[in-house]
Amino acid sequence: MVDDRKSRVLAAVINQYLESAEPVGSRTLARRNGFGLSAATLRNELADLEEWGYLDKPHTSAGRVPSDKGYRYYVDRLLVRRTLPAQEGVRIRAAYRAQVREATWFLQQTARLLSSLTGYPAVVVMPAPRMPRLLSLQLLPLGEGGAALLAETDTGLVAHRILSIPADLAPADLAHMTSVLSRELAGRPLAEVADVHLAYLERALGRHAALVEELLSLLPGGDTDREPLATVEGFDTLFGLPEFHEVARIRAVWELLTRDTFVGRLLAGLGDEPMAVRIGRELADMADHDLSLVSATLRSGGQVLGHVAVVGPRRMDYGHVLAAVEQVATEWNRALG
Amino acid sequence: MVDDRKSRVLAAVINQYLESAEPVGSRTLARRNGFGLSAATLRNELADLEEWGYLDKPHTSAGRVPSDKGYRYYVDRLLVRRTLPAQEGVRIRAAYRAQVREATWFLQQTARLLSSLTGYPAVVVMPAPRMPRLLSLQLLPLGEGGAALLAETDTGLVAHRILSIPADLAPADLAHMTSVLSRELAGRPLAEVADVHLAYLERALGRHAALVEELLSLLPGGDTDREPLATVEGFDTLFGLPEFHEVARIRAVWELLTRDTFVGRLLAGLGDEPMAVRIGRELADMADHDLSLVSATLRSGGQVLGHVAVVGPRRMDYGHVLAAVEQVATEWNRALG
DNA sequence: CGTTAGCACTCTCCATACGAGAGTGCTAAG
DNA sequence: CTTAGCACTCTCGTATGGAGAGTGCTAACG
Repeated sequence: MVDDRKSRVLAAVINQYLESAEPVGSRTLARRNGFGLSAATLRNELADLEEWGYLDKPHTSAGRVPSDKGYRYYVDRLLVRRTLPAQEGVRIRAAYRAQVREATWFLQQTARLLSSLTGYPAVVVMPAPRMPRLLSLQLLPLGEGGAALLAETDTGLVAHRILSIPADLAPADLAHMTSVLSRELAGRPLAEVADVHLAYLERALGRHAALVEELLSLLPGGDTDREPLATVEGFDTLFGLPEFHEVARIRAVWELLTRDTFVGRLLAGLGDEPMAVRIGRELADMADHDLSLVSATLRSGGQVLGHVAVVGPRRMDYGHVLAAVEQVATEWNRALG
Repeated sequence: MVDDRKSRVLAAVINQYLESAEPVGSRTLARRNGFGLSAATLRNELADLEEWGYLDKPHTSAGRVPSDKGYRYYVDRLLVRRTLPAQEGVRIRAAYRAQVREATWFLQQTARLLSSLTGYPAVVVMPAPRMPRLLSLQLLPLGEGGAALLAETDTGLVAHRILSIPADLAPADLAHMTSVLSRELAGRPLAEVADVHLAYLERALGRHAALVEELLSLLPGGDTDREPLATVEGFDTLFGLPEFHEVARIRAVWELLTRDTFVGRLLAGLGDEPMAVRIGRELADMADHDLSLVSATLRSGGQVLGHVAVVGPRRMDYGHVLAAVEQVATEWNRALG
């Protein structure tokens, strides 16, 4: 069994590996981390930890490297949950003091903040197996031939679209459309809006019915909506990391993070745990990429809205990343709660 | 002097290099491009072209590679201006048939389109030494504690911001603010809006004056505005190119493209030429990066709004890229004209 | 006189070899 | 159980030696 001393050895190996990014040998381990144990004794301990699957050896005569299982044990049982440095807490709170409530802006700022706190790429996703409900919907006239479509949802965020409309559509027509659409659609999940049977609307709106159909397809989740509520920021942080010294690896991660389906799977895989850590092959999509993911769930009321996550190499400072992700999610939930 | 035959040789070298990305030798050149000349004769021609600076030699016994000057000559005098494949023209026109007139969305779609047409990263910038004028400004109430700020400019695009406001601010107050702000600010260049002396506004708006100041800072170009009108899309196209097989080069380009100041300089360097090509060291910022840039100017009326550009390795298919950039700029200008 | 064939020379690239360095596993002594 | 010592293994950097491709030059040719 993993006794106390072996735990300390494992922790020491991981900590050193987090810093150096290079296989940890018994000699240097003994020197830097004077357990009062010699290198030879540590060799025995390391051999045991390897046999049990907590450590790997890149090749026969290299040092040891943590395995998925090793990191998992470390995260679950050895990690001392530090609290975030005061200064970083202040940054997070300051970020959510802003008054802007635009969906895309909000996601982007959050991802940017988290990436800059952790030094890894950050992802914020708000997709929708269970879509937010539409609270209100407004169609507002702008100058010559323009209109704004504003959709307020129960997520606390507002989606919007600005478009041009036929010149012969008077402000009064817009107002009429707004009231019909509001009456008909308010309270429905956004995902259903596209499927609403439009027969009634078509009769009520006469020759502008076609326009309505186009409008609805512009709402988030609609057919024409090209801007899924998912943001990745801080991709460039990867450039500096030794595990991404080959273009092929960087490219693979880029493709992973920008692939549409990744977002959906991410959500499915994470469920509604408040905080989740996925290491290496634990997350199917990331197998072979040597990536880890630390995420938190965004909620409003009882409902899961999405996730905020940090994606990085398996060799990441889980303590700090966990604290940062948790704190950001907490502030988000508070700001929109 | 560069006679007709030397021109043909230069063109052949460049064309072959565009395909192979590898130094072109006299032997293969003679084989593929039967000028009716032997390799030995071509060697003489190549030696002349090199001496005059149109070609470079990576090392003594490699083939020849076009220099900046060589590409320049090719672009200015040898390039046959092909017209864009019909299919691509259709894609471009289709893209601008959409009715959306949101500034950020518009820029993003344009960059994405251009990148996918050319296979290189595309940049769209609409910064502002000479900022667009504010046509109208509206402050609209949303459900509970929310408001939308819409600013329509004479660029044909609409900038917007959604934010939360104090609960005690009634719709009537918003309407009042809208009318005061509109009267005061309409017709002014956006860049000046932040500097407008607010004394009058403060008196007119009483206790909500502070809010106004915050609002104005959210307008594009304002202090708090974090979303400069500049978009880069298609960065991942670089991953496949042989000139970017080292992470360091990719990183350098990433930093160039995302650096704030790049956008401003880009504009300054391009002036108002309808179309511009900058090769390698011709553009100071891109020295040492072996990059080229093909750009077109976006205008509305007589005014320069910004630029749309493709950034890629010097070894790019200038003919096709030029055609694509030109066509996209033309359609943009038509769509918003 | 321009063009071409031939040839010696140069430079890169790749595969191989080899020693240095770091680490391991095992054995035997404390 | 812990530790020192030792033989062994594997990587990595450097050196070495063709093979391949291309050049420049010279001399012959139409």
